[in-house]
Amino acid sequence: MPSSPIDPDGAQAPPEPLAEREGCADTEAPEDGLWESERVVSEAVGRLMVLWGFKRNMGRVWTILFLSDRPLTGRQLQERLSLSSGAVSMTLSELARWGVVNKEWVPGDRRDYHIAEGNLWKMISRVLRERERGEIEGAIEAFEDALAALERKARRGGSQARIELQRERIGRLLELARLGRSMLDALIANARMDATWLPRFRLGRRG
Amino acid sequence: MPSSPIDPDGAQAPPEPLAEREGCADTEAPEDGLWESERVVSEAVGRLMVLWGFKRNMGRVWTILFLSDRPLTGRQLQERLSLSSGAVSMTLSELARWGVVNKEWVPGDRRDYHIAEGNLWKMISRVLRERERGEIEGAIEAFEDALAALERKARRGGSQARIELQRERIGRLLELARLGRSMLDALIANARMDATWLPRFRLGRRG
DNA sequence: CGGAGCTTTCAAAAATTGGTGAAACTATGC
DNA sequence: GCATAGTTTCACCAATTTTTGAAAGCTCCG
Repeated sequence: MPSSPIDPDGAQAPPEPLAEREGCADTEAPEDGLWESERVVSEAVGRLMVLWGFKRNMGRVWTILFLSDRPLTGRQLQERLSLSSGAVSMTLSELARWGVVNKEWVPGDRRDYHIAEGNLWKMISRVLRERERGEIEGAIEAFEDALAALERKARRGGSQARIELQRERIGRLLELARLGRSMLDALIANARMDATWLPRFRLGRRG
Repeated sequence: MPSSPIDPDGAQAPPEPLAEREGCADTEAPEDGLWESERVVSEAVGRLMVLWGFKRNMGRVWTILFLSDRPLTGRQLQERLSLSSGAVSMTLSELARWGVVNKEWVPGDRRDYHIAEGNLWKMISRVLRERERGEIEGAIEAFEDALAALERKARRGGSQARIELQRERIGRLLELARLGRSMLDALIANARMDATWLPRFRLGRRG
């Protein structure tokens, strides 16, 4: 019966039901219980996450879950990544807030099992929508406000040359921000429409 | 003769050659010598720069220069943004390393005058090319390395199920990263080709 | 030259961010 | 209930990043 995703008795090295045990011949870096492939990918994803403004550990934890063939407990993540219990807990709840990691509820087991969201486009479009999109929206509003402030100043008098220059340049920033917004929206719409999507990407001139 | 970009005698409030003095009727926030429009835009750009992994002050300084109708000295930036002299100097040299601010050399004036790069696409494509592009390239290589490590492990024996799962999932990450790379390349190519470019943006399915 | 006026450098301070681990808390099993 | 295994919270600590300001360095003028 598939009552439990893993065999609950072997906390440290749970026996695998169908295959031989995992640790039999680790090519390299067996010291922390991570495969070389897991180590390399989790570091790369961690760096990408930092580039995106998230914490490195969010990327690392997500990757370990994504590359695991079974749900993992907080304890297991803690060991594999050499993190404190607090860090694992906080990282997991942040990941959960972004919807990229989910808990699996196993009756009769007090541990929480965690699973990575496997749909990459779903994850990405969600981040784009909630984070990038909001940020660019805020910038657009700021630029619009600035243009309004400029008109107020123009009415009250001031350097016409400077006002005209700012009008033009803030206008360009606004135009650029709106372009960015529509690019994001296009990405998000496509990602939502078809998650397995491997697109051909094109840019064309206006008209 | 256009020997000097501004009248060098009025350090604090240089007289404008063609228009009336700027400070005559500031609508709001005259305390730091910034117009409301400048304050709002520089904050917004500063936030966007943080999102992109740069320092807030880089965005603020660039914006003030971008919205100025004449080159500015370090001193003037220092006053307008209430920064220390060191901060201004370091921020300007960072901006210069990215090629988004240039110095104007005025013989017979010991001050440096600074001008913002006004070509937004040039700036953006440069950042995409040098920063994002490199980062994603590194990730692609890491994923490829991880797949190779996985094959080594497969030959030496190990959980076939886990190896197969990782092969598939790392493969998906790799595919996604390659897609991101081609999107970046498309953006960069278009931005280079035509800097005033206001594109229509499209995504289409493969095939 | 030597002084005036700016800019740059850099060590130290301040601020921010991230991580730790023990205590508090929660959900089972007995 | 109560003990137990696991999770979350949080005050504190460590590492990193940012900012400061004073000293050193330039450049031009007289």
